[in-house]
Amino acid sequence: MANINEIAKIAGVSVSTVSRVLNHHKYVSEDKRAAVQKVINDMNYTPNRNAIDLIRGETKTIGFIIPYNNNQAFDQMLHGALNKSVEKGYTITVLPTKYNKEKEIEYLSMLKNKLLDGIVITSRANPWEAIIPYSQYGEVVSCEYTEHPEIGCAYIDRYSSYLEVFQYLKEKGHTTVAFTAARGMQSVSTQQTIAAYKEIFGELRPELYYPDCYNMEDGYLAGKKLLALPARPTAIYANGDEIAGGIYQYARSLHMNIPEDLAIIGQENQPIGIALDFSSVDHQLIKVGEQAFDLVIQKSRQKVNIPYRIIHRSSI
Amino acid sequence: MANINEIAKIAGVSVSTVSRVLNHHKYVSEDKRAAVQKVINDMNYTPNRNAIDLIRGETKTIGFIIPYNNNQAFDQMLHGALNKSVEKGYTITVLPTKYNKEKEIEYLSMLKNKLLDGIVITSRANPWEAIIPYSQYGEVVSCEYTEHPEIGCAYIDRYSSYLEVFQYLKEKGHTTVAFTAARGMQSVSTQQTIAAYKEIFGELRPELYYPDCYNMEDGYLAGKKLLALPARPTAIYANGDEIAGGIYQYARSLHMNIPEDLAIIGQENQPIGIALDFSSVDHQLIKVGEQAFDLVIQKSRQKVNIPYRIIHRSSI
DNA sequence: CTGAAAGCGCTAACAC
DNA sequence: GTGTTAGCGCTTTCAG
Repeated sequence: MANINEIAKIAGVSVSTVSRVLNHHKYVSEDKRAAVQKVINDMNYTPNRNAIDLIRGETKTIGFIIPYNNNQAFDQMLHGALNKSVEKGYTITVLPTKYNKEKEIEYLSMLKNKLLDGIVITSRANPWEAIIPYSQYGEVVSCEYTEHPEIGCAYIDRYSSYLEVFQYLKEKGHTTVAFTAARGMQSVSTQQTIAAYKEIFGELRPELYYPDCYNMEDGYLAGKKLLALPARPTAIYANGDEIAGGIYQYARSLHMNIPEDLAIIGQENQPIGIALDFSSVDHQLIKVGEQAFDLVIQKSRQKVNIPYRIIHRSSI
Repeated sequence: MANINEIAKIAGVSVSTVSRVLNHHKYVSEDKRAAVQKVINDMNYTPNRNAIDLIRGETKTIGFIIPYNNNQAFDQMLHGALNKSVEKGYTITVLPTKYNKEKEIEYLSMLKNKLLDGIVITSRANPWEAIIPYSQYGEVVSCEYTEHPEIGCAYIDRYSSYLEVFQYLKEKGHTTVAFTAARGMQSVSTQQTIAAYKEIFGELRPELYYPDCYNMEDGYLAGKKLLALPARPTAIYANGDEIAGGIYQYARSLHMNIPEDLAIIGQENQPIGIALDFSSVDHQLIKVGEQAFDLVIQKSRQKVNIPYRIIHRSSI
């Protein structure tokens, strides 16, 4: 394809003039502007963005780090960011890590490579210490709260959220409640859940905590394991409505009734939860994604809390 | 951040030598290679990918055009592509159009801009005539079948799929069957559905076709409309399990039983369909996304059919 | 208002 | 083996 030199030559002007009309500068005479524009149209010319990005040192593209690309929770955050991105004229690159530390660092390096202006981390594999150095090359914002001043956050107060749910369950008369989680103990969010649990119920019997739940099938397995326990739980708090759906499926295979035989509460107010009439805590993940995106492009390092809300339905 | 000149100067070599070690060329003496590498490490240097892309004329990034970013079907295709992309060392940029023609063209221009090596179009707003010119700037593959030789396809044979479902419904004794669709008549897929319907049932009463369905809520509305019809349908084929879920919800609010009072069949074998025990036709959208991605990076313009399968459950 | 020229950071002949 | 140099395609002083 043609380049700016060619356009300049054909239009009989200098490249600077072409550049000026390209960038809508003023101080270009009307006739030259028209002439250049005509050649641009005739030649069907489009400037090479790589060259522009190289000079400007910015790309108007933001990286979006997610662990898994088949999980409703991360999808929702992505949707939020995507909404904002087209609105603000940015482009989003999806970066799936599968919680692989090297991969994650590789993605962060794209800031250094000048491929990305900023990155939002929905969930991370590396310790903050490994991540923070990259914040000098571009804005990095997290969907998890952190004290580190270098990192902007659009976060959920998971501790309060879990506390409220466990309290609610307790008030409903449940004493043996189990819960599922995504990652295990290495995850801050799991630790917060456990802390909240202990705050309400005093102690946590290890069997009542079921990790590595990402989808419906995992939920089914969780149900199988949890409901076979000697002193089985009378309520389960699932880390997602699809997971709750899996638990429900297993419970139904045992002809259990919800909530009489087993209370279930899910998360994120998904269609499956609506259909099955699950109570759910909506962490407003779309808003989290939107806010995180806004923070990156504003180069803001604020800590923004996104409120959650508990939706009461018939499953408790 | 430092650039290649600086590294060269400090290491006491020329930029070409630095470039050679960067690109793992042979014919670099071991001592110089070591010296350069040391400076690179010391300076924490990373080459600027923009400059490299500018020279090479390729970016190893693929654009993924989707109409909506909150629809399970498109999400699944995206997931397939994302899987392949990390495997093949590519990066994916998500491009949501909301079926806006200008936006879509803007995205296609990214090929011309040299921002993208290729694009996969899951669903399009523009006619092929408007899209094809862009295929000279990069590979464009579609998830919808087209004869145009410039466009590779990873497609579903929707006509056969619909034919089979309608035939099945007919055999089950249904004579009044309705169906929902995403876009209206402008969509090829809707036209195929209608053709298949007429093939099996002879004629289509216009009220039996409900367009603009994308999510559960739309399904609920569809149920409301369809079940209020004078000669109401005894079976509904929904264009997605979440939509089927919405229909189910409305039917249940009327105390209807499935399948006695109303047969429902969905699409894509989603969790919600599994939980509600819906029959569903699985178009294997993840595979569609994977295959489409493979075609782009192989610069192949093949037409690849992805087989579907009908999953029989209790809702029919 | 316009053009010449100096880069942005890197690669790749082409010499030596 | 290694360095010199000419770009890749564009923006942006700096003169005029």
